[in-house]
Amino acid sequence: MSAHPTTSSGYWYAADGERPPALQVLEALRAYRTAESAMRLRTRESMGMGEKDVLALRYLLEADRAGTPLSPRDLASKLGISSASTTTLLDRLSRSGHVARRPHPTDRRALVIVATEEADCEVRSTLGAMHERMMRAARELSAEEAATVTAFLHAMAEAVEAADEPQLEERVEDCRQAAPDHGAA
Amino acid sequence: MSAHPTTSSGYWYAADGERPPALQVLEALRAYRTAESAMRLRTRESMGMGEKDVLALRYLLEADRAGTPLSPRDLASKLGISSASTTTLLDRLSRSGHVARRPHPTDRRALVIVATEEADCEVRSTLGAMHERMMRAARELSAEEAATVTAFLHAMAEAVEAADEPQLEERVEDCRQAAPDHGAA
DNA sequence: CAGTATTACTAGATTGTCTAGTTATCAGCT
DNA sequence: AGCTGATAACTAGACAATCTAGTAATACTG
Repeated sequence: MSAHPTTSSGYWYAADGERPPALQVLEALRAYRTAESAMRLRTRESMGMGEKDVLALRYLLEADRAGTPLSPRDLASKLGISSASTTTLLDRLSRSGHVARRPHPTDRRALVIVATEEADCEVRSTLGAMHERMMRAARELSAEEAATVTAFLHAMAEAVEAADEPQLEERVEDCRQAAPDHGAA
Repeated sequence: MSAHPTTSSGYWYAADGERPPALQVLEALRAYRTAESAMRLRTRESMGMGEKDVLALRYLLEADRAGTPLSPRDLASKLGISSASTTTLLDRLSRSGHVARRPHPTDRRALVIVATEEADCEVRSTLGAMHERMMRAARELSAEEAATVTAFLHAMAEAVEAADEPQLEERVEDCRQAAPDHGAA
């Protein structure tokens, strides 16, 4: 950062005490992220489940609606957990009555997981009002504003996705040389 | 949803095959969220830590920079974990050389947690390039566009934060009455 | 029809979290 | 000053969710 005094930090945008708009945007993005993860925690607690369980339920309901039901295998890969964990996750959700295991119509090894009506109600009633509020806010944007916001969010997703970085060790080494004093070690 | 045919879903915005802008915006928001959580996972794995550990490090570095160091207590409340978990978290981070426990200047019961130079380097080198990309994208917005995006993100955060809902049981009950057939049970 | 791949599950170990209780220190009251 | 209750960090023991490795049943392929 300190090597780029003309670009990102180190000066004031002073007259009216405001920070540069780009910073405000990123700050707002972070605020949203924080609010969102707090909401996730509330949801998690309100339904008495772990985070993966809630996420799994979301995927299942989505797939149900789209008419393309999921197998345990699909779920495992979407959630990024192992097949073993998926089994126990399904045990949990099944015991709590949120999902049911159905035989796959053609493959007798496989299963199809469906969310129960109760789970659908629970999720809808927990998240529905929030979705409504978000939709209302989104609809208040003009077409041009919506395009701006959409483009920005896509740019952010792209910025976050790029992953062609050197190995950790090298990067840390570079940094150590660049900043030889910090007073912490 | 199906009870509001004029507002949210159920018609086409047809001529050029596009969905309504509000939907596109929310979809972009979800895409960003997905990309971000994938990034978090990569970070987590690249540094060989749990999610809470990475988050704790972020808070610590932020606090360090702001000149307001954190106590284990502060950290526990920011992370939403217990004091006991905080102790073991600090044991982990301390053993791996990312943080150090320092005596509090005035309160001899308390500690001050500082991130080591190495942790600073590691986080900076892992997330620095990404921040740069995000900043670059944000700076490409005009002042008005930035204002639009900022306002939208604040509205979203607000939409997600509102939490004055009835108890879970009642909501589920309402829903069950409203949608008596779904074929899952 | 035989051999390999795939699906879901089981067993045992590891990890991160929690609650409850301990010790040292601080701040207020008499 | 000398108690007394509150607070900070830590310790012990238990629990929940995950992982790896391996098993049984079923599907595909030559």
